Amino acid sequence: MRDADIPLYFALFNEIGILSQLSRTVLEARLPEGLLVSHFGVLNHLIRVQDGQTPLRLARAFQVPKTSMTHTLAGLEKRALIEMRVNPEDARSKCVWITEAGRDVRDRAIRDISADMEAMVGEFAPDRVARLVPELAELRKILDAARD
Amino acid sequence: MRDADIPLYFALFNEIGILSQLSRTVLEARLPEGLLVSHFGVLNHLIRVQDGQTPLRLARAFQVPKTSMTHTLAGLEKRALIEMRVNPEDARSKCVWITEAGRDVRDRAIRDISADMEAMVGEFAPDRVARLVPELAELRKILDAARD
DNA sequence: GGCATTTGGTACGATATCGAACTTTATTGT
DNA sequence: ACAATAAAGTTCGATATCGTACCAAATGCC
Repeated sequence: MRDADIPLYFALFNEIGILSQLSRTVLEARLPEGLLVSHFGVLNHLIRVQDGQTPLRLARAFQVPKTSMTHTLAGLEKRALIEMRVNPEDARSKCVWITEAGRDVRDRAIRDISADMEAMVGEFAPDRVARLVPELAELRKILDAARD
Repeated sequence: MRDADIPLYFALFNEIGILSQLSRTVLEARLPEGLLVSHFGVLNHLIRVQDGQTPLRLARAFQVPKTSMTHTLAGLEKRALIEMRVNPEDARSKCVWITEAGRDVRDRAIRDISADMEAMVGEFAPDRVARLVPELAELRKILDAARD
């Protein structure tokens, strides 16, 4: 293994950080007032993956500390976009359910953002994205496993 | 263009966000007390790219609002890791210079983090990273151009 | 040259993020 | 069964992030 390769890994995480920052800005410009990517991400996840998950599972999915997830969920609940019920299988725990209003907000956000995504297609083709996503997903798994 | 492709773009930015979050956590665990990725990123950039840049150029490089950069630079200056001087070419502006202490902190951080990077090499080979980075860089440029 | 506009940077306030400590309920070990 | 430990979530305090409004210097325009 060559030391010369290491800077490449730094460059990788540097690009990821910048892209995250940039996409956050772009996406939030399309989200309704006060809704952040963290909120949208959770709503989307609840529909794409599974309704009724626990806060901890959500925190792990997004790799954020559980206290950050508590805060994000509180924001969503205050806007009545989710409901939190006690977990019938574990009294310490909660289950997060998306509401009708939550679905509506999410669907509308998807539509609004899709316009920009479609504009991107001409410049960065779907097949490139299709090749990129699994690579990033695998990288994520490796990093996650190495985390502790 | 097919609508079926759009979810792929959402997945892409979702992965990027999660990876950013995850790498932030991993990196900050190796940085000295109180030093964040935002700080390290600037120090590293000043050495890798160029010393003496203006705050605005740095903000653009990292795609953060200029007020965020002001705050990050203030933190670095308070720790004497950078120096800010007036820009001789423009009295409104400043130039950011890294100090000896700044170089030391950056070099040590690089060394400390490199150990983890090397551990990654076995699981995610350098040639894959080498293919990934230019793709991400191009994506960044496209997104940046579309930003306004 | 002088006024309008733009540009670089900061001050301030609102909110997001997150680590440490805490509460409550589950689980484990004996 | 019960004490010890672990796990889920929240509270709290510190600080990062960022949008708005602002100041000062530069640039454009006539």
